[in-house]
Amino acid sequence: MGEQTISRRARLRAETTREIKEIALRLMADGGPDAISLRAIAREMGMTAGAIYSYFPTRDDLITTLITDVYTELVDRAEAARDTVPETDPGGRVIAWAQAVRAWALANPEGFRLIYGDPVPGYQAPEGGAASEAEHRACAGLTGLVAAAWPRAGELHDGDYRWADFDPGLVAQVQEEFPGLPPAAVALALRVWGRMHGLVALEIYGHLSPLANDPAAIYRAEMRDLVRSLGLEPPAEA
Amino acid sequence: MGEQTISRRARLRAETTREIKEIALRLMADGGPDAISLRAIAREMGMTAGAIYSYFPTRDDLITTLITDVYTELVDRAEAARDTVPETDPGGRVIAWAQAVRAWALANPEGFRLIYGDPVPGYQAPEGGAASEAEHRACAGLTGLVAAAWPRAGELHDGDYRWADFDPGLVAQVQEEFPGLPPAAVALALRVWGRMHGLVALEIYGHLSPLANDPAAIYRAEMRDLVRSLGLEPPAEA
DNA sequence: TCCAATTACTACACGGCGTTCAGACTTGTC
DNA sequence: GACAAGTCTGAACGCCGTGTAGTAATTGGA
Repeated sequence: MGEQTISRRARLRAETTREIKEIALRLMADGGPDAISLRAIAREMGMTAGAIYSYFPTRDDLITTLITDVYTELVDRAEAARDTVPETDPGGRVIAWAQAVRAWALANPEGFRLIYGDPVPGYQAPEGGAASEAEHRACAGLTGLVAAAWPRAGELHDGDYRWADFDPGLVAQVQEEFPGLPPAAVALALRVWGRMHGLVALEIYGHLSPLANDPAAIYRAEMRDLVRSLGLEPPAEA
Repeated sequence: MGEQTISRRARLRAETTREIKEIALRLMADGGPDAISLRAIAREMGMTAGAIYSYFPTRDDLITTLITDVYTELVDRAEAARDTVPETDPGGRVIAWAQAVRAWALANPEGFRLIYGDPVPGYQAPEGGAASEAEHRACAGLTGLVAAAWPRAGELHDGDYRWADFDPGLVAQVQEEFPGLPPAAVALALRVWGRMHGLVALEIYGHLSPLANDPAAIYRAEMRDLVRSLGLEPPAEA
């Protein structure tokens, strides 16, 4: 055994925890977010529902963990997509981010609902939001996209903002990553966020598709306009 | 009796139906959308849960009815707000519509979730959407706002669209109300819809407020920019 | 090596939910 | 007055999250 004494128990525990989350995500993908029931998960694992309480103190904690995992995956995708475009093409990086978000949402609609909707019957997010770290990463990423368009983007949008208008944690992160950037850039980043979110949310929740049979084209047009409104050049193709 | 024979029964039925919906809305406002349970409604009415099945064939039908009512109210508000601004100020009409939507959403967050989110545990919207009529009215209203900015707005936004790209019912309504308007205007209206929806959705679902303590200012800036992107002048004040 | 503590789990119970069904009671129609 | 339709009760079924008592296994320390 030796230094492996922490092993058997801890390893099994980690493995079981992973399996619970994996099954929960599969159930969610199959039957919607409200198919995540402790009893269903336990059934799939050949356990009783009560056993899950050894791993998560309550169902909401499980959901919160899932949200964190899923949100982190989404942000990873967005960052990765952005980084496939060179920094010499800031407009292309915005488009890449936006398209990655939509593509992920369409591929994982239940995940999108989990993050941005009412995930599950009586779920109450913990204070500070369910996945504040991932959310901060997302906002920082968007602020970075705006920062790459600065100061031209700032000239195109008025508004009077102070650092105190925003979450201190986010402010600290932004000030460290992008020194010299004014608070108005954060406000603009949040607006960009909203603009990317709107059409995707409408589409995922089934409001857009019945009305327009090519939501991708509408989203593409909107994102290209967004890029232009930042004073950037949208990429030539697509 | 006479021609009133249809009365007693029918009147009671209508009254009970109204009461069910009213209590459901109150429960939703108090405890969130998932507080709408047939048992809770029946409890408040001094009835058994099964009795409700005389009025709605299933819980989802009740929810669908609620969505229709609530959505209709929202559209009424938006149209009314728009019409407080003269047609000589098309930019002001856009702003009025946008602010009415956000104000209504903040005053009725559960209603907003009911319309645009996962309303309730296992709710499945009927085909064609839960409140397609209200949704068509909303889109027609937005198309009207865009139409008032035409053809200047069209010059600012490229894109190649055909009538076949959109829902036939909506197309018919638009072609009748705004003859001569090209299909690109509908695409732009849907983009406007998404742009209005995004920030409000983020705010209602608690993603924006933790990060920015003045969401109203951000929304206002975004809507003013939206008006400008339509080639219109945003109103001077506020 | 054996003991005590921790952990993982089962079995059962509680109250909540939507839904169904048989029966009772009321209302309207011939 | 008879018969049908509508309205409601009460009990049941099978879901759900959660708590609790008890059992079996694993672990760390004496």
